[in-house]
Amino acid sequence: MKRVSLKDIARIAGVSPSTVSFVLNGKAKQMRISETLASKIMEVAKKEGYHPNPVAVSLRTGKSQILGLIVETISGNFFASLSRIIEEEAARFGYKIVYTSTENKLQKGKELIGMLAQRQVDGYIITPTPGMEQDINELIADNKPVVLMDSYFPGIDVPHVLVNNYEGVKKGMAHLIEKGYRRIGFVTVDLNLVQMEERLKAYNDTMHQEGLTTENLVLSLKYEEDKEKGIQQVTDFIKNTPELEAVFFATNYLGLLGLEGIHRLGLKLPDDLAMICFDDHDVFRLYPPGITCIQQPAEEIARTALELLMEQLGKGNGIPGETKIEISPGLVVRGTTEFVQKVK
Amino acid sequence: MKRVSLKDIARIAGVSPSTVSFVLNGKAKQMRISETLASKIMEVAKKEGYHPNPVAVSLRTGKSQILGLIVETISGNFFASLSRIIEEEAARFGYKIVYTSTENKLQKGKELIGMLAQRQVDGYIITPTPGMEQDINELIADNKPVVLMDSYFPGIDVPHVLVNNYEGVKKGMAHLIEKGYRRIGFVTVDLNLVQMEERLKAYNDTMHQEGLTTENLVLSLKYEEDKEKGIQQVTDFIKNTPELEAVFFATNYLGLLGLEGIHRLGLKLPDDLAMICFDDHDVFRLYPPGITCIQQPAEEIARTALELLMEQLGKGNGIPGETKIEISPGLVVRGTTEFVQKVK
DNA sequence: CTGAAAGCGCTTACAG
DNA sequence: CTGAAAGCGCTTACAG
Repeated sequence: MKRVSLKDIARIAGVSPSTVSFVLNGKAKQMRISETLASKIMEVAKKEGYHPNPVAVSLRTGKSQILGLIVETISGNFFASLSRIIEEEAARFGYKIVYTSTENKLQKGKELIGMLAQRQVDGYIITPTPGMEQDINELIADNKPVVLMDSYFPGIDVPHVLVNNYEGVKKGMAHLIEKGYRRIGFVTVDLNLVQMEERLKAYNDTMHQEGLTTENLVLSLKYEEDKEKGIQQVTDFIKNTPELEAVFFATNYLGLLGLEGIHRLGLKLPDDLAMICFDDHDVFRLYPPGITCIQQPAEEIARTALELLMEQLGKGNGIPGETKIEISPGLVVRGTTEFVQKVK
Repeated sequence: MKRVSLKDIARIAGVSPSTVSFVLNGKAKQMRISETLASKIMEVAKKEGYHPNPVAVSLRTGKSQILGLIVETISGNFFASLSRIIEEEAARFGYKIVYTSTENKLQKGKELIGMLAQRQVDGYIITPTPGMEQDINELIADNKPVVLMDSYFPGIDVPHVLVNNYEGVKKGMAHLIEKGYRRIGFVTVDLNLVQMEERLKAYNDTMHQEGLTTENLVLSLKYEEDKEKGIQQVTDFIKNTPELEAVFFATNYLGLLGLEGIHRLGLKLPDDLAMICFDDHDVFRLYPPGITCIQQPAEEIARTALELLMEQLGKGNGIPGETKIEISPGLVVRGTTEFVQKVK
């Protein structure tokens, strides 16, 4: 059961290790090795079931053929989709993925980057959280290939791909307005990230354009707060906001908290309250009708992020110079029932 | 930005690389290196920010300090919980985890094991699917540490940990019976695995003990079938089974299909139909009342699996000889409403 | 108590 | 066209 090494193949084929290495790495003609010899070596390698030891290759070349992926949480469906696509696409370029997640801990990002650096990953795809600016700057200073996903830092010039957040919330708001909703609340999180700002701005802009007030209609939760506390705050918000007709949740996680709160209050969707949520989570498909989602095109985001990274790794085939890519979100109305016009 | 190597530390500290290596690996006194020298070396290493290159260590020692985890699907919540715990626990022993999933493809397991072998993982935690017997046998023949989780192969003598499936279904059935349900359907999947057999057996046993018929009450779906088709079959089953009062779904995934079907039929839980499901999925917490779950203690399973593996890696501290561990499941009734006694 | 040396399995200039 | 040799960064017998 001993692994066969390159040396073994060389011995069996009766040539030197270098020759085997050249052949197996497709440098046969470049090194002007005869076709006969080359194919003989290939054959021996195949017959012996030879696979190069990636650890040795990595040590020697300094390349690991591994990409580091840092997401917020592995368990979320949006990130699971992203991961799956990225893994698939990366495989086509001969790269593996190492997953890590910050698990909503603001401070954990730093360690993770360090950990991946130690593991000698060849590039990074990162969903940034506040506080990571420093580390990302270091990676760039170090000439490491980096792509940001889902968000970015305005001050840092690094390729990034994300959904068009402003457009997404605009779409959702337009939908609510069209259905006749006026008293629309907005639940967000106190995360200092561009995408959250964009979403809130789109909400405010819409409300103001429609001549509606936003006073006392915006709830901002703490990011690292525990779940139960979040549910409580959302519940109170819904209960204590007079005449509330609809709530826009700025992230999927907030939507989950909101839904739980709505259940606890015994409210019926969408008759008592309409609900709309950014970040489609696959489970929304299972919820009762009356929920609308702004769907992030996970596949496209993932694919694009990987392309941007491959570009930096010299394996790309286009998108030169581009550094910011925004993708249009979709709007999904769950179930057959559309929002019900409120009649008070 | 160049990484410092062990050699650099040796040069700076004015000693040989071997000495540095011994000190940093805690073999200072074993090698009878003076405390003064040792602490001086430690200091230099810290000051220079030295971290050993894991790739080099791995090549030299043949150990990677990486464990391979093969689950069915990374996106599922049950597996996400497992992964998280395993990662945490493994870290305490100095191990990293590489995740892979079969994504419900029966045949993919083989490739994955091969892939992990190439990456030189030091041990395996595997959620087995049919067809993996061969590969698992090879690992054992190869003396690789292996632990199975969530299921096992009766013929193969390898440590495994799983929930007590029979007990779980028994509990759930007892609950239904107690609430007055009699016409209880069972939806399972045609997977040739012990845990599915145990679950079905518990259902059958209960029904027979209660003097109830199971005729036409069991639906078995194909494992690799697509989602939509599964939903259709469950929907038909519910529609075409006269007087059906409750349905027991043997896995979480089946439960999701069932719930979707129930929505489509416009049925109300639990008034029209009661639903109970094995494998707690966190999202059930968000469903309307009337659903009951047999909850797999993911934490305990994960922790135990890792302990069993550490045992094999010589880092354990107990559980000697034990090879099969069954953990009792919990029963969770969602919401305030219990099952409603049927009155026809 | 400490150092010189071999070797893990590869790749790649360099020399023929 | 092909081989001998160095070296990636470590660990560990072995010799002092």
